[in-house]
Amino acid sequence: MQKQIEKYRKKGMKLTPQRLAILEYLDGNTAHPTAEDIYRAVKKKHPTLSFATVYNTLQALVNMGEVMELTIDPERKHFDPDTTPHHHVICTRCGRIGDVFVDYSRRLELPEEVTRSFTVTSNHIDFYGVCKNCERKRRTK
Amino acid sequence: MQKQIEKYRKKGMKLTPQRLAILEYLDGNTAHPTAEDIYRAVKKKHPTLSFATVYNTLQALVNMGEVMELTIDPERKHFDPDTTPHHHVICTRCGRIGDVFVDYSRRLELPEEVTRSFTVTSNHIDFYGVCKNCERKRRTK
DNA sequence: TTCAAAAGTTGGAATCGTTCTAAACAGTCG
DNA sequence: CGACTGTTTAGAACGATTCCAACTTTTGAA
Repeated sequence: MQKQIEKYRKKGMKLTPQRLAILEYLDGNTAHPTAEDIYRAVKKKHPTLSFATVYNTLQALVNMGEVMELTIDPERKHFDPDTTPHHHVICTRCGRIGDVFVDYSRRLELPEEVTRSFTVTSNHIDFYGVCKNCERKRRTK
Repeated sequence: MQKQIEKYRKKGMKLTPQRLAILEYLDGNTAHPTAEDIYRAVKKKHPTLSFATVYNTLQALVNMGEVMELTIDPERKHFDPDTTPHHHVICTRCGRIGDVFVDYSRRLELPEEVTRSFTVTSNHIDFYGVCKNCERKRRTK
């Protein structure tokens, strides 16, 4: 966390208390929060926090490659501070998002008709299913 | 196309001229249009067409499993009348979306830490790259 | 330490895609 | 040919995100 702070300062990013709180909230966070999740959490310590600040900061972090924007949920964006390439599992019942740290690239050869019209450089997989929590609920219902 | 019409009528869906025009526009369409694309195209023949009709019809089609909603573009939804399971390639420069008709499921084993918390039933892959059109433009620029 | 430039913060307004609403309208079945 | 019921429409409403203009803060240099 401390070295992260240095990193941001070096990149010429001003470190305001709000930003530090957002960074802290995101650090190691595997919940794939939305802007609103972040806003609500950080607002507890900084009651005057505005959405604009959350979005500004997220945008800066995304531009720096420190946070990824996930286009997984049709309703809103989610953010992931883990920028190592990985995939996601989504519970179709509750929306919970989990991580899948496997590199499948080698196994994803593309047919010639695709490589003919696209030069592909990366991939992202969404796995869909039901999480154990929801499965349990369903059984007892 | 004619049998599609029968199919919809059987499912108790009223076939209005607007709907027929939307169905016709979607039939065999591989461009992954947005609601606005559809609206603009169909409005030419039905100048009074409203967005609500486009969204209503799309919703009905999605519910019937005749159209898929794609959560690929963070800005807006795209729709795909091809409901056979397949994946997509997205040009990161122009946004063009292509299809990938390969079933990779067998090759996508999940680690135990994932299967422990999710029962996964399907997957969808986004491939990212640059389409030949954009590549060409870039070279000549 | 002090200061000014540059960047960040704020609340509210604005925007954009999408959904809702209420009234007018039109397929469908008998 | 009706009537029942679902559909269309224009416009209002909505929710997520972005923009704005005024104010505040961080930072690097003196």
